[in-house]
Amino acid sequence: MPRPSNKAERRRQIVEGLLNVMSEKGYDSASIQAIAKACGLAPGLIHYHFKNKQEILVSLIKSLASVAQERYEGLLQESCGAKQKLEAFIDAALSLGKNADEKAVSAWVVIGAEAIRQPEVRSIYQDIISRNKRELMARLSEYASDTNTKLSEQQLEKVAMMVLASIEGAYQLATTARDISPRNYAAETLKAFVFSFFNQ
Amino acid sequence: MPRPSNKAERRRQIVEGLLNVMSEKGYDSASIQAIAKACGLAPGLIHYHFKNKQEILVSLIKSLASVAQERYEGLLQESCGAKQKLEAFIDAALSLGKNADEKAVSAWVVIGAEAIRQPEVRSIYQDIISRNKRELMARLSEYASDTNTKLSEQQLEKVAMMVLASIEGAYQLATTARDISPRNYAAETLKAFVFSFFNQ
Amino acid sequence: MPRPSNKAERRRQIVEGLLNVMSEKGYDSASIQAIAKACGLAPGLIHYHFKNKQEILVSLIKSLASVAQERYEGLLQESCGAKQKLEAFIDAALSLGKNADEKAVSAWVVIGAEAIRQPEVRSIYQDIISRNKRELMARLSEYASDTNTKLSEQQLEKVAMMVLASIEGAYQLATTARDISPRNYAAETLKAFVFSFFNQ
Amino acid sequence: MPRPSNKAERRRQIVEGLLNVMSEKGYDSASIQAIAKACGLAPGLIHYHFKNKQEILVSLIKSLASVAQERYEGLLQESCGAKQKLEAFIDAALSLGKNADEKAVSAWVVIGAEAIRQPEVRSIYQDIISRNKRELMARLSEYASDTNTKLSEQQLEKVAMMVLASIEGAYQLATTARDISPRNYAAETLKAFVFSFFNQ
DNA sequence: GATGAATGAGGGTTCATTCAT
DNA sequence: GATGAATGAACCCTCATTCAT
Repeated sequence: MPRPSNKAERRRQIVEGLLNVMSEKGYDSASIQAIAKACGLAPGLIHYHFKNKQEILVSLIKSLASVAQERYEGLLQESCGAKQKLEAFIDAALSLGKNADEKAVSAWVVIGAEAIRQPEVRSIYQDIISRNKRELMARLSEYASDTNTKLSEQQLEKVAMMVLASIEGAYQLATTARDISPRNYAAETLKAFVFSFFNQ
Repeated sequence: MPRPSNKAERRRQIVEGLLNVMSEKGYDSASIQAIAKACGLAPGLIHYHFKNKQEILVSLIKSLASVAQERYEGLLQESCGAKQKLEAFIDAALSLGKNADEKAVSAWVVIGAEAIRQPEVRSIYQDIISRNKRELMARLSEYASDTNTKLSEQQLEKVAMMVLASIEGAYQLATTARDISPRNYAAETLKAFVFSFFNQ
Repeated sequence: MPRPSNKAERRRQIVEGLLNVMSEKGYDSASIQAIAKACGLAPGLIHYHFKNKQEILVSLIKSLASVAQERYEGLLQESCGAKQKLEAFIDAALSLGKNADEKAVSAWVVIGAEAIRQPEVRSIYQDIISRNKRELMARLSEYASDTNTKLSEQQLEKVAMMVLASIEGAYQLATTARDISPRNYAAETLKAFVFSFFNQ
Repeated sequence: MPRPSNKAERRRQIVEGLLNVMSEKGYDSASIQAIAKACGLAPGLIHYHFKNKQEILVSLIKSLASVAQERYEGLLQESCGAKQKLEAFIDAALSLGKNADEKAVSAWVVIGAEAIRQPEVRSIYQDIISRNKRELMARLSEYASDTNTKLSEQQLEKVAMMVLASIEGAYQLATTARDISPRNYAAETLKAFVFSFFNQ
């Protein structure tokens, strides 16, 4: 009788280990040793479950994206009307609070920098941004209809991209300039920007 | 007769070397050897001019901030009125174009991630954000007066922080999601956001 | 009722797995994992049937030697007279053709190199060479009688050793210099060498 | 003033270190640590002078080939007539004696096995065999003329290849079956084979 | 000032072997 | 018998830093 497989659980543990270490020390300093320690496993075991360090990172990226997606879908279900749905998008991205979220935000900033030099990471990162952009454009388009705002596809695209940039930047400042950030400003202020843009 | 000191020039060269390497490979992969090669100096010479690798990074951060500040001051001098001055701030940050700028933007994203784990880097990073925030709040306050908009100090702060976040995020996406970004959207769209916010 | 033992079959499988991997990747790169994969067994099972990796190698060496011996004995039975029997020896060693033989030849070269550093391997390797030498000297002696060639024991030994060397070398070149080797030259040419030596 | 470059000398040292370790332990067991110890250098220094371990091996192969070539050319200059020149080829390859030669022979056997799995090694190995084959065919052709032996190009090729195989095999047996080899049999016996082949 | 050789710690990764099931 | 997870040592290689010249 073989021992019952625990690959999925182990992989989850390891990815969580990377998240914990990386959110504090960055990717390069998140050594396999450090990850192993963080999740209480033997160093050698890491490479039994993952081909290499990058594969853990890729796994983490996908996991973070999927969690974010679920949060958005959750809020979406509770939302009625174009405005609320648009709010759901921004809130899902920026109304964070819990401990785990802080780590995720920090890790996401590190991932963004890592995308500069790791082509595979960049590719996945772009896919996620792309998907978000598509979704956001749909929400904005709906809201434009609702408010009788005439916007070209190109204008919609620019607005969407700017919103995404604002979100990414809010993550950055939440991580590295928390001390000088007002409390919970991000979601509220970004929504104000967007809505005033449509109602001017 | 001693040879004329060229310390300043050498330091500039080395910092530029780090910029070039880091904007493509990140900070950890920017080895002293690689930096030396990039600026055409002998590896050993690097540590003659800088105590250690981090000192080069600190020097680069300050250099980037100072270049940005000068660009802003340049635009400011050509600007009349609160609106133009506010525009100057955003344009200085986002109306980039040249090759050197792309590298600087890329490096800045790396620096933002590096700020997560290096306290000294974080401290300098925060100082720069702080200074920018102060300056931006002044510009926003002026503009609010001009447009007879009543905004509390706290509201001003939130708007300023959101603008800074948008700028940081635009850097991020310019570096890692250039392919899916509209052309030159950032300055224009961010200004539209801000002005509609004040004119709603 | 216990399940019927299949130790012998399992061991054969594993040895064949080593043969397959080793003939392409050498001994050190033939990891237990790779062997297991090659023979479709679980990694852990390897060490149930063999104490350690070296034991598999020893088993393979003996297996290869025994196959070669059988091929020789087969040819020997069909041979009449000293000349034919001498030919049988060379043909058994060099008239190879099938796929399995190529792997065996390749593995044998690897084994020869492995004999340099593993005393136990060297010992077995020498035993095999020794046995072959004895057998070959008998064949040569017989043929010398037949052709009325007077050769001292020492001369016989040298000739035998040279023939063995030629065979080993032919294996080497068949494996690593196949592209520049004439077709099927080895058995024919070596026999020509030997017979002309006796008939000069 | 920089310290005087000693790259060439260091590289020579390291290659010699590999020769020493590899001739006793094989290639895989010749760890960078072991090589460093063998040549009295710090481990890290190895990779300062060589990009990777394979590059040291390639360097060793070329060095061994070049030493062998020089030995042959030396003997060739002292030789008159086709027979002596043919002898020079075999003697250069097989009349070895000194300590350094034993190591070289042992290392050569290891290299032959390594050629199985490392394409670059195989390529260089084949080049060397190729060159030797060409040279040997020239010598054999000359000798055939001298002795009025009619041999087709194809026959010449087969003889040459067989001689090369015999040499490679003699190396193998000299390394792993020295105990059961007659003293200094190789050069003498191989020459006897070749000359009797031409004089039958 | 300048050079590039030298050092040694630490990185990711592989692997024979063990062991709980 | 059989499984595959687990272990830890050892591998190759990179690198910031130092130092003799």
